[in-house]
Amino acid sequence: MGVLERQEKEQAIIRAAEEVFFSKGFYNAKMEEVAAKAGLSKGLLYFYFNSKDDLLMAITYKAFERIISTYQKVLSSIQYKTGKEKVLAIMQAYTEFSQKYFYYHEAILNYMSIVRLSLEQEKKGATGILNMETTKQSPYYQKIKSIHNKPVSLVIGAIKEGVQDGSIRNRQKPQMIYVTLWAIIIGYVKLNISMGGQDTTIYHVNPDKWQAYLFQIADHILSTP
Amino acid sequence: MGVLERQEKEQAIIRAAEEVFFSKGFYNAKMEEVAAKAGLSKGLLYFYFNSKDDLLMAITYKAFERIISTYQKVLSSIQYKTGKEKVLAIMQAYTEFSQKYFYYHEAILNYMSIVRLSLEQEKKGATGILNMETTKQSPYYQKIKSIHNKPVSLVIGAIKEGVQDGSIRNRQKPQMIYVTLWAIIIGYVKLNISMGGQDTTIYHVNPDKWQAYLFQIADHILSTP
Amino acid sequence: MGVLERQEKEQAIIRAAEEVFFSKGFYNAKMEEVAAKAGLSKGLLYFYFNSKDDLLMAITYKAFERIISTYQKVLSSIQYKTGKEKVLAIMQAYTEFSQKYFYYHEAILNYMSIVRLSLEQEKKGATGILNMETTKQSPYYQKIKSIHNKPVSLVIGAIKEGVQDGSIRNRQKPQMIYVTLWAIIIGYVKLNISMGGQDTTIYHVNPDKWQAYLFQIADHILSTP
Amino acid sequence: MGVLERQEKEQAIIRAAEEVFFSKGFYNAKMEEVAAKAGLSKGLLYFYFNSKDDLLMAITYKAFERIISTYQKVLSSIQYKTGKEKVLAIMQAYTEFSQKYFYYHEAILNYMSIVRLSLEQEKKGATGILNMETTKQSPYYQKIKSIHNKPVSLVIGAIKEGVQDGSIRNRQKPQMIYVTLWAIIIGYVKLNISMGGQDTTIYHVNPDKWQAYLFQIADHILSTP
DNA sequence: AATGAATGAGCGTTCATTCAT
DNA sequence: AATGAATGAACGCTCATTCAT
Repeated sequence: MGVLERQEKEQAIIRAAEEVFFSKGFYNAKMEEVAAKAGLSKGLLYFYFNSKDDLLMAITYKAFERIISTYQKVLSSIQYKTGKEKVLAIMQAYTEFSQKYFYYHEAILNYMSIVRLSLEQEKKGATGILNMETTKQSPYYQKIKSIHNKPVSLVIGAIKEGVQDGSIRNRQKPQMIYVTLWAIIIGYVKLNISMGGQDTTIYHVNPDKWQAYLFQIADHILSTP
Repeated sequence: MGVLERQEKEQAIIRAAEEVFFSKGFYNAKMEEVAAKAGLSKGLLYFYFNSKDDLLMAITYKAFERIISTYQKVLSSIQYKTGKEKVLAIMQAYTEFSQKYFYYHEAILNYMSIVRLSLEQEKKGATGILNMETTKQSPYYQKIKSIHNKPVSLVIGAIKEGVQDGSIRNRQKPQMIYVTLWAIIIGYVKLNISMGGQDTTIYHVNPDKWQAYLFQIADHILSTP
Repeated sequence: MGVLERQEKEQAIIRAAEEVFFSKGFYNAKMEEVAAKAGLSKGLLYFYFNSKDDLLMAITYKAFERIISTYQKVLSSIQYKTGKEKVLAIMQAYTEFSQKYFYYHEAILNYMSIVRLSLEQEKKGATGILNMETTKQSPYYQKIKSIHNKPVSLVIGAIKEGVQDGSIRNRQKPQMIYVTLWAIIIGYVKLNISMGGQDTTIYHVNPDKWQAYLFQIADHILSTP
Repeated sequence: MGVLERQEKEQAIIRAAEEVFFSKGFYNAKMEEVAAKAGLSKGLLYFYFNSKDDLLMAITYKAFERIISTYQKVLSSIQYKTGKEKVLAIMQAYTEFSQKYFYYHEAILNYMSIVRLSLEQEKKGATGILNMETTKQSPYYQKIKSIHNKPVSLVIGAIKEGVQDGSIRNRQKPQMIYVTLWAIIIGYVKLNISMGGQDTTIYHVNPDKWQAYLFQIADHILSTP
């Protein structure tokens, strides 16, 4: 069996796991079901992945890869535009991404909780859905570590560019600008999903209009000194 | 046993459950430990609550009660101020609340996911931490339904007041303003927690300054036409 | 449920485990079967015992208790006889004991392997049938530690007595005498069992005559300077 | 592939299995690890051996071969000495052998348990580490049967010789003498191992002195009418 | 009301064995 | 002969829930 075929099977398992984990929740998800959905035996799952946690980390790794590649595509397609436009384009891209692949978004947020938990050794407030011990042993967890700063640094790079080229006149620190914009997106995605996504309009707010409005605010934040 | 004693015991269980559920995560939490922490037997838990899910719903109900009462206190304490000030005060109150009682915040968000899931029968994107079947049978779940719109309507009321009294000059629909401000708060709380709360400053952003900055933005959103 | 009833149930489980563990071998034994044989649910086994290993240690503890009490009974029944007679009586008692309860004998030998393994940290030559980690956590393992020297010291005490009263004229160190006699018994029990116990006479050796002959040798060892 | 190469590979597997089985115990040993240690694929193990049990039987067969050849070498090297000297020399050889290759000793004892179990159909007292069904189907198990009496008959032959030539004056049946001496050796090896082998001196008994003492007893047993 | 012993379905994981190549 | 991916039965253990008292 070639490396390619092997990677394909790995991806098949990951795809099955994505469906199962995020439709039933990680804890309610059963490896048996993942295997069935992937058309493989349960045992084979453990040939490709160390544990259930490892599988979730594999999904998360894929999420990071996707995000990074999306950002890079966006940035290279508007290589000669202003920093502000780049930041807004990335925001736009992430918003679309997280709506299309909501579970990748959740996986990433979950990963952030884990990292934080492992940084502070305290257990207080630990609401993560993973068993830390097993997770830390996951090879995919280790792999993520090497790339998990990339998305942030791409955005912060764009912000700095915007400050340089004058398109961003906000005088807060780039990091401050970053977390502010990110808070808006995260909040939007969470509330939007809680409200039922694009299809329903709870509170009588049209998601598209709302999103447009939020980007208007983001633009204002970036443009105003 | 009097009603009072009974309510006290109920509250003792809920308090114990809060601690356990949110320090270990709902799935890792054990009823045994809740009972021990409450100083009661495991069996008695099931006299007061139908199930583990019911217990979480009881916590969520309490969370809603607290939020509502907090809002009402805030509103009555600044009864004669402008609508904008009321909205900002409520935002401020919620921010403090969610930082102090992070698990109430999480419980409410979790509840929102459940509601959405039960509205749409589709399972896609379901990431809730609860087994839907058991949850729907929870009496507390039913109780929450009767009050879950209250917080929203209090804020929207304040927004409308602000529009009336001229303190809020934003011409978007009150609902739009509401979800926008709420997205910012939710995103802030989530990111802030992911960054390690008040104690650490990942990305070199000071949480207090960041919060102040966000409220500045919120003020601007409300004030600008 | 009283303490007595609880202890009875514990003993019922231990008895069931004895049967299953030693008829199929520890590894082939299934907790399910132990539960069935005890007439209880599988879960209850884990209410009374921490793990499968703990259960084996409980059996071993019982084995030690039995041995010690057997020795004490023997010794008190021949309180005024010579040391040599005491030693021989104990040997006789152990031989009967290990033939009647062969699994107790095996359990004790197994325990000795474990102790040795935990003394030396080296893994070389480790043929024990237990997972060291789990075993060390077993409360019964800890309990055994407090009594595991008792049988040896009772015998060595009797040997010293015999040396004092002149019935034992062997001038080797008491410990040397002890291990020598014990080697004979252990070898006898092992070979006897391997030959099929009392019922068959492989090699055309009658077990009773053989045993008598071995005791004659033991007597000689003790009596001869 | 020639027969030679094939036998070499078989031996490589057996050697690997010896290491793994006896360092981790048969049940904790994994075929995967055996394969890795032998430098072969897991699948190939099953080309050479029917099952894990078969592999253990192969080791046991090798153990018997070694014993027999050791005995024969010893006997031919002292062809013209007395029967007693031959018996003692064999005992000496076995003692050395079992200390050097403890696992061969264990394998042989294990085999004896199996034989006994298969003779009696009763399961009582069965403490073997093997699944009887699979073992009986092992070709190596069948092979052992054809030679398993050889070591015994060699020793008994020497005993008879000693009786003839007058060096052995013990008037017990040769078989009785055989099992007696063997019990001493088996007990010695077992206790010695339980005490931690040659390196430590539990009970303050020096293994070498003890062994010398035991051979003195053996000599006495053989020499005394 | 209260206890805590008892239940049993459920799950992640392991690993000897098989089989397509 | 040889590989190693694939299988699937098996098992120890957990824990929400129930129930006899």
